[in-house]
Amino acid sequence: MTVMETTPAPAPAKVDVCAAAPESHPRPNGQDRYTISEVVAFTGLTAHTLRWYERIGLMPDVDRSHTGQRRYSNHDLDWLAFVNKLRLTGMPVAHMVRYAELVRLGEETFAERQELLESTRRDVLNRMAELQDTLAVLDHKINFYAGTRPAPERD
Amino acid sequence: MTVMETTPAPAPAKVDVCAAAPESHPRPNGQDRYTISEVVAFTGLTAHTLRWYERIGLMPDVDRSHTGQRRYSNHDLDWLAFVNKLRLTGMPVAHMVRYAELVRLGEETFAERQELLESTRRDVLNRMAELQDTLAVLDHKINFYAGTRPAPERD
DNA sequence: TAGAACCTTGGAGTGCACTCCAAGCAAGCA
DNA sequence: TGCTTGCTTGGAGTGCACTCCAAGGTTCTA
Repeated sequence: MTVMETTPAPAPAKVDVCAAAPESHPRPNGQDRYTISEVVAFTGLTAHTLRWYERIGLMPDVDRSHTGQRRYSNHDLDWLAFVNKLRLTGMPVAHMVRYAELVRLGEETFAERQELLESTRRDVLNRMAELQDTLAVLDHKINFYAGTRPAPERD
Repeated sequence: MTVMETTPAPAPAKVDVCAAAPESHPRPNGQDRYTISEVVAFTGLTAHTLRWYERIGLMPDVDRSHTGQRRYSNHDLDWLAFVNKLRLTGMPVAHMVRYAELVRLGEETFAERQELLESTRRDVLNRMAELQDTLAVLDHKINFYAGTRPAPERD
């Protein structure tokens, strides 16, 4: 809970969020002021969901045009791609919001972020093991069904 | 929809459901008349969920005591174990109900059952690929966080 | 034979993750 | 300048998969 003094090291802001793999962006940095409908097209999320993410604190600090419309950056796109990955693991949104909060709080939260991701990692491995298990059962049954019939389209 | 004449072949009922792997049952066949709370203990599902499965057609034909209380068989336990595996894949309950319906309809539905399971199999493989992808991202970030700190409990 | 613990039902409620709505302002084009 | 399309908000609604409730009957142990 106690916030330490900011470290004097001149680390660039990007380091804090932990740069993602070098994904290509629709537009180069500097021209990256995407409207919400562009982000919809790039991410597959709906505009509703994007606004909702912002409301619950999962998508912080989206820039605005002078009239108040959202303008997303490449950095925002990277964040959304990461969130999407977490979402696919079945991670509850509340945990993602917690992670987003930790990112906002700065470098003091590196340890907790690491723990959170490691816990997620364990969940992912468990899910993969479950799926592998299920795959075996499915294959068993599929083979059974395939074997009981005269192989419709063979040859 | 049309129901064919019952096949004269004296196939045991078990064949139709496609026997699962030889899982050990709490009690041998013949003494397998489990109460709902026993099934809760074995499966980890709640009694609410078991009754709900029955109501929606996912858990058909559970035997009853002479006073109307449910008595589950080893066969029912096998079915629940399979349903649980499907559930873990994220398969919608409506699809599982469809599969249960096909089982009820008999051997004429083998082909459709196979298709349904093959489609599920593809979903499982896709999910596993997504998870593998996510795992790479998680590892990348975890390594980043681990590298920025003085390795707390090393040595 | 009493009392506790368990089981029954239909229907209503819950939590999650969106999803939609109405009313109004903004942006781009003929 | 008008018209169409897009964007804004808070709040209400949706769909899924459970989850719980009340009121009453059943089973088991002492």
